[in-house]
Amino acid sequence: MTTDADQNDAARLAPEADAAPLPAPEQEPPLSPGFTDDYLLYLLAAASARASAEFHTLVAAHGLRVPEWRILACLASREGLKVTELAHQTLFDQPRLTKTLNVMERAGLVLRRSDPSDRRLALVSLTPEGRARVEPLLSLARGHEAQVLSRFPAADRRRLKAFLVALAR
Amino acid sequence: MTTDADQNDAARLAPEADAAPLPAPEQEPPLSPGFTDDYLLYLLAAASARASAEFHTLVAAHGLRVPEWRILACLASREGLKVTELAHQTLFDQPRLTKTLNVMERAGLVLRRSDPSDRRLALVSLTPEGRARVEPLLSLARGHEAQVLSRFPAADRRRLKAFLVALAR
DNA sequence: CAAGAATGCATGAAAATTCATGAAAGAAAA
DNA sequence: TTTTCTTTCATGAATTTTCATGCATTCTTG
Repeated sequence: MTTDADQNDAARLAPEADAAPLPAPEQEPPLSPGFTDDYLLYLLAAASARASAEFHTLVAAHGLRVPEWRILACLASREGLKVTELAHQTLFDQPRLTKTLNVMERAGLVLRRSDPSDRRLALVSLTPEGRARVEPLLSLARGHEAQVLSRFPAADRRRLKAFLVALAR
Repeated sequence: MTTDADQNDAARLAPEADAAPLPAPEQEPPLSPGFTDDYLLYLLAAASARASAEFHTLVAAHGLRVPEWRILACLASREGLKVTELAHQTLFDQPRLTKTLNVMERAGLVLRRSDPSDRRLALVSLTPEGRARVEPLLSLARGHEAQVLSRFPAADRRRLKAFLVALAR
């Protein structure tokens, strides 16, 4: 269903140091504590990858690839971005963005126009077609987000997002 | 310095709906609220990418590529993982992991041995060389993590990690 | 104004990644 | 036990991504 990362699940959540004299009836899961299990950067990557995987299936179902979705979603609120700005926003490096934009421009989703006041700049915007394609996904994204956040009490939702903003500097 | 994603920074943190009758003295940053600025999956991706970028320079400085670091870090605590398990842990899909393991095996960092009780399984472990290469990075990783987390009060650190674990399911 | 430096984006070749599929081993069914 | 199904990992071809660099434009400075 999802992209990947949802295969085995076996045992997880090994208890801390429980009772010492336990005869350990099962020898199957040797699960050690694991460096990564408590390492912030890993937890971030895992949370991002796993939480996004669900939504990415919706993106694919709408005929878009994930990088395209990201670009369209950024442009939906901020039109006329410079390529460099958009690259920063989308977390892509510039050559990658340029090449993805080429494809999307050919597909009629985005539009590049050169800034008359500085002809080095290429300002990127959505075409009507691009907007039409991204709009339904924006709704789905909000719905999916609400669903994911529904696991947390409202106060925690704000706190969580604040953490993430702080981590992104 | 870092991999990417540290270019312009201009303004960020647009205030919510502040005062309506603001004459908006500056017209420079047209920064709209921005869908992505409050979208959980984007905040996760951005936090992960930006926070990791710093550390990734250390990885590169130690002659490892990021995927290799991730694999070694997972194996550091959990030896003898099946390829599929390791793929799940590292958030890579299986073919990608297999190919990266090929390179790392040739480089003498990891070792694949086939499980005698089920010869389909390839159990992956660190070689002494692999362990020697990853160990200093594990220390650096802990240090870097501590530095990142130092921005937050101790109670929040636990809460943040708990959030992330919950998000990763 | 004419270098020279800097900035913004594009591009090409090499490398990595993806997707579908292959092959080997084990499990289940007949 | 022989088929058939399933699981696990590897692989190949096509696509993407990366890294360094090129080209055009603007900015700086003498």
